[in-house]
Amino acid sequence: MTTRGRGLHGHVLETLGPAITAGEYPPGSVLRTDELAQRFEVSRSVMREAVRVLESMHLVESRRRVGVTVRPKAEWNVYDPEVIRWRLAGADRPHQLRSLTVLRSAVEPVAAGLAARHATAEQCAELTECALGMVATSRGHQLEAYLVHDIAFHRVILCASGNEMFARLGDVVAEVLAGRTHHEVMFEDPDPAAVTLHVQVAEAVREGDAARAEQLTREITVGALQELDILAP
Amino acid sequence: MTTRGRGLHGHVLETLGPAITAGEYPPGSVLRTDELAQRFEVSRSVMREAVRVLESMHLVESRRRVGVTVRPKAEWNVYDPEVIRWRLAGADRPHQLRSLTVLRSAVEPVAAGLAARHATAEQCAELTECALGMVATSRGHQLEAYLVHDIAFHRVILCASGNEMFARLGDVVAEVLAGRTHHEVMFEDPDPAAVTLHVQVAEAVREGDAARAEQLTREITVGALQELDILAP
DNA sequence: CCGAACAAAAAGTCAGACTTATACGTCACA
DNA sequence: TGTGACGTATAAGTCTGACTTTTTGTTCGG
Repeated sequence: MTTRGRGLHGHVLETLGPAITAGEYPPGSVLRTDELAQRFEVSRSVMREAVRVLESMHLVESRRRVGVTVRPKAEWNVYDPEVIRWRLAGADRPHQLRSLTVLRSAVEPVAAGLAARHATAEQCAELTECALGMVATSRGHQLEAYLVHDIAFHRVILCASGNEMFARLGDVVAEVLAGRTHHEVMFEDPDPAAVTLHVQVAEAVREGDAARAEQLTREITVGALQELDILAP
Repeated sequence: MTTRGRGLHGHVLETLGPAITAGEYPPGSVLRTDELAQRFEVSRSVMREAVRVLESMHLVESRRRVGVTVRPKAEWNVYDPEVIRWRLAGADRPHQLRSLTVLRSAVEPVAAGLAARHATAEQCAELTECALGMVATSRGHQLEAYLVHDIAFHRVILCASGNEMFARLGDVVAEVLAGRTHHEVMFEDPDPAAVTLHVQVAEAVREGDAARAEQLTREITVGALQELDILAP
């Protein structure tokens, strides 16, 4: 089904984007607009719009007389949510998941520290609610319900940090957490220690204890990293 | 002059993008493709390509029967290099610079720690070279030359971390450092303590001392944050 | 062996006609 | 007066075909 309602060019993107990010067309590969238009059975105008979008993501480069060439992975806009989604849906999902988890481990502790300074009363309340929700669903194979609260918790932290760059990572973190629950191991209930840490982070933020919030969040992310190391040491 | 060689739609973007990110069109504003095409004296096809790109950056949303509506700031793809460039060139440059510096303070220490583990011999050599270059140009109003080495240094650290998400922040850090030198205060020579820290980070990475590399880099970024706090407490 | 002119290829641009979805106003009916 | 169905105007979406421009690679003359 994917994302529909974005017109024909959206449909083309949903096919071409994942194909490119999956490495189906190695860097340097040359595509031709007319040929692609034929393949996808769309007009050249529609195809051109799709190529423009891929170009803005730095996935390809369009040059006269040569065609649309695929750029090397190192130049891709890897922070583009679409690109992240495509890569997570593709073959190097594990690799992408690791990269994002490392990013989390860098960003979230600092975000938590800032949240302790800037969080509004409402945000503190939300945070506590999320933490309690996590506790309530942490046992008895309620993984989906737990995940919802977990995602909400981290989203609130990132938003409450007051930094727009951090706030926009909410979707990324959500993807990582969802990915861990759905596709990686996670047969059993969440680690009780992790649940406790979340509760304590909520406390620290509420009390405005930045250093403690940061340290506790660091422990959470260390745990997330360790999970990955167990999977692929 | 800007970025030329990207065709007409690129020219449109260079005008519309900065206008939108500068808040010239408040969220919810409605633009019409035909009207814009007339204003920029381009065909509708070209205008549509530009709109598609803005749409992929989540700056606008195009809906039938309504037009092209500007999305709220909170939904923008603030990690898109173009968006960052536009915002840095605009009115809320100070705000953007703060956000990015905070991001740096979260990412760079972790990146340095990883670099200490993963850096190749060649990367270590580059790092040392950069640090020496910084020392050599740290006195006598050679700000531009110093900046070049400073940027190169941080770029190597981010790349050597081995994390693609970190590596892609090289351009962002370059912008921040360049912005600080060019538009903010920086009449006098760089802080000698900061220069020393860079040399020590290079050492720590070379020796594979992750904890020390991380800690020293943290001190560098704390310094960068303090600079901003002095400017706007 | 090298440089300049030339030809071909592919993207880029434009104009116009047509299609489609949908917000909004209208009107009948409860 | 409120509510729902219906019709219409609007702006985006799509397609097509012709034309322009840039660039690569080849060929020819020095």
